[in-house]
Amino acid sequence: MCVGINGENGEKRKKSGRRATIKEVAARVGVSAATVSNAYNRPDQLSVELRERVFAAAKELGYAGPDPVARGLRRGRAGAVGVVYADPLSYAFADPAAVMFLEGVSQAAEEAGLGLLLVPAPLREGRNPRTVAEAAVDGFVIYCLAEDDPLVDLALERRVPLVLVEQPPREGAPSVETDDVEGARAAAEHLLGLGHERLGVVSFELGRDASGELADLERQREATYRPSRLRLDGYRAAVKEAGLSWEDVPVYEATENTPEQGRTAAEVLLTLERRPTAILALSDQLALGVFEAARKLGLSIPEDLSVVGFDDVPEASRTDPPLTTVFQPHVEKGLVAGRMLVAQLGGEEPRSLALLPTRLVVRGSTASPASDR
Amino acid sequence: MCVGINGENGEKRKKSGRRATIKEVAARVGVSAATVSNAYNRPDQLSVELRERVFAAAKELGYAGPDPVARGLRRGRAGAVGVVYADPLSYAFADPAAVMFLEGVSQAAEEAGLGLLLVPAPLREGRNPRTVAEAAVDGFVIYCLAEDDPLVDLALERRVPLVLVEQPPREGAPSVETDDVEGARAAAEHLLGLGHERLGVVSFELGRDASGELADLERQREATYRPSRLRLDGYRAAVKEAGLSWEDVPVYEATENTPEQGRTAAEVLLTLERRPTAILALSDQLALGVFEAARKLGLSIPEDLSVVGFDDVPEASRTDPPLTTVFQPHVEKGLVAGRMLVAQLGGEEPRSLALLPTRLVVRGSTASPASDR
DNA sequence: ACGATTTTCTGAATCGATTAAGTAATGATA
DNA sequence: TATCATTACTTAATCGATTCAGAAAATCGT
Repeated sequence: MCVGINGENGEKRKKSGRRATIKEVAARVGVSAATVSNAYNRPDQLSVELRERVFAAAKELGYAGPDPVARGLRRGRAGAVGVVYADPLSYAFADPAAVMFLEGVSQAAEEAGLGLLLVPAPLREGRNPRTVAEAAVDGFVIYCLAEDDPLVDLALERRVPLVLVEQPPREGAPSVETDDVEGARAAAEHLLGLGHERLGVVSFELGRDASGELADLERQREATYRPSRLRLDGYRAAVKEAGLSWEDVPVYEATENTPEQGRTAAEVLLTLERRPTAILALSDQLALGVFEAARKLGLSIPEDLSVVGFDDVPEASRTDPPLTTVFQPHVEKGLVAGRMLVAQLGGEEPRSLALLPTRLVVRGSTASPASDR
Repeated sequence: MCVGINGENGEKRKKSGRRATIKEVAARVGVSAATVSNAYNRPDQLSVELRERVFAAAKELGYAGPDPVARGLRRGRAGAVGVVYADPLSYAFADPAAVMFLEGVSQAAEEAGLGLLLVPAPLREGRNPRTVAEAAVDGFVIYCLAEDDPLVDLALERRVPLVLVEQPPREGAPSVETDDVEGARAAAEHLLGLGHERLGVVSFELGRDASGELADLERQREATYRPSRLRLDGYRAAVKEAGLSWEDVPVYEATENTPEQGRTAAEVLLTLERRPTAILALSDQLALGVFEAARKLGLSIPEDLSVVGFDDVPEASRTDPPLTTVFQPHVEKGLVAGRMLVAQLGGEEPRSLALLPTRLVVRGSTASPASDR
């Protein structure tokens, strides 16, 4: 099964024997270490002939170029940006929206020749709380943490450039936000415009201690996850403008942003005595769960129940019927966040806020309520 | 909009003024640098009282603990593992299967107190080919590269521990593989057992130069993406055992592993004169596209067309009808790969291969062909 | 052919920490 | 009281590179 490599220069190239250093290469060629360094970093500083001898010697010794860590120390840069996200990864990136965001950051990092380090936030007890302090990075993109998460302060304490995503800006740490309020308002207005008067909301976590039950007004107001609060704000504004009472709109707070939780939430909402004719979900992931619940309860979408999501992930256009949802530019958000960080690394004064637009995408999951037709 | 932090110790704590070093802290307290280092790394080496004075001074100076890069150099470890994947991220991680894999690696890294660095493989021209050489990591997990990708050799040249995923083992670089052959065989046998005699296959890339057309036997044999080759091998074995001719089974090679490409592929297969009654997709992502194509062509699943996927991603159980597919333990695969790498970092002799099982999951997207009923 | 450039390479300081080995003080033991 | 451990810290070497200020050699202009 094992396909061996036949040992071109298998001399002393052991399994993973100590790696050669710049000094050894220098000695082999008979030049100074500075020259070897120049061979890699400033080719114009030496003759082509010598440069080639250096590379030849490097190859012989199995030297694969300057050690990134040592170079990082000397240059004063780690060569990577960190993305801090709510651990575990499966929660954080189970949502395609998050993956798209990461794609944007990754692209920005690559543009700048930087690596991308994943830094899980130690949400639970017993996990290493020092990940942020010990990550070898030049700056952080902080993604989707609660506003009161101590990690933000920890990151700030490292005196390293920061970009906050979906959080209010802080001194020296600019933010990238989405126009959640408008997006949510448009979603709710759409439903209200279709004639729905009994709405229900499926929210993901409002705070770090989400419990999986209906959230009262108090709880809604105190939401520390900014997207939750802003989206609820948008819904509420539309409901009030339509002359309806927001107090009558049940808001179920799920414990995670997954279809499973969306389903649980929808099952609760749809068995309320005053059953909603339309459900607003704070994310497409949750909306997918609403579809499942509806199917299970024998409600057809959009005839018996209208559903609006949020995010416009690829799957939203593949559901049956396709999901009406609120688009936001996820990749661009990551790109902007990444570039704002890179700009700071370059010494630029950070602007304080980038606000990205949202847009309602009407598909097949919404229609006028049955009684209207 | 900007919420300022009111300057507790705003003294000389400038925007992101040069960070303090261990020396400055030492000077402030009036001890040696070694003592400060010990305060952080070996608390038993100094009195609690002094340790607290050190931390107090650190706080005053805004010293957030030892610089990870310097520490990494001194300790001879970068403190991170790299995951090399086929760039761009959106391709690599658009598939939930890949995200789950990453989740596993991340978990293994965290167990070992290591960070996780994303290292995009420079597939296209004009991208930095040195990412692998310049990444500050202690080892690599190489995910889903073609067997002939030069990057594997580049990584090997760095003389750091490696784990290959879905690739044949090499000397000193163990592999983690899935039992693709058996999984694929089971999938094909399932269809054949249902009475299907006209099969079609939707494959993702066979080699790095995928073109988006039917792949002849030659092309199939030469496949350098191992999962593609093994899965085709499994299908073929089952077809031959059933006494059918593999040459008659059209294999469409998509250019990427996305639903869009799956749809394109299926449109081609389903308009062939000898139209397949069942389609085997090499991934669930592709299978999703087959669903779309079928819907567009007015074929209903499973009555007019049976579909089997591969991977068993969460969405597979949410499609209508739910997708019959081949399960494989993605998270575990990542976990195993990560742990194998960590074991090597700890000086253990790597075992050469871990083979993970697959399992057919029969859902609603497969049935006997219409003529049989 | 001579000073002025340019090219090519070297010496040595430095980045910010860790750690083995050593010293001084204190306490315990015989 | 002399001896042996401990405790609490310091000294100094080291990790592997980069970079600036020269030095030596080669090239140039006139």
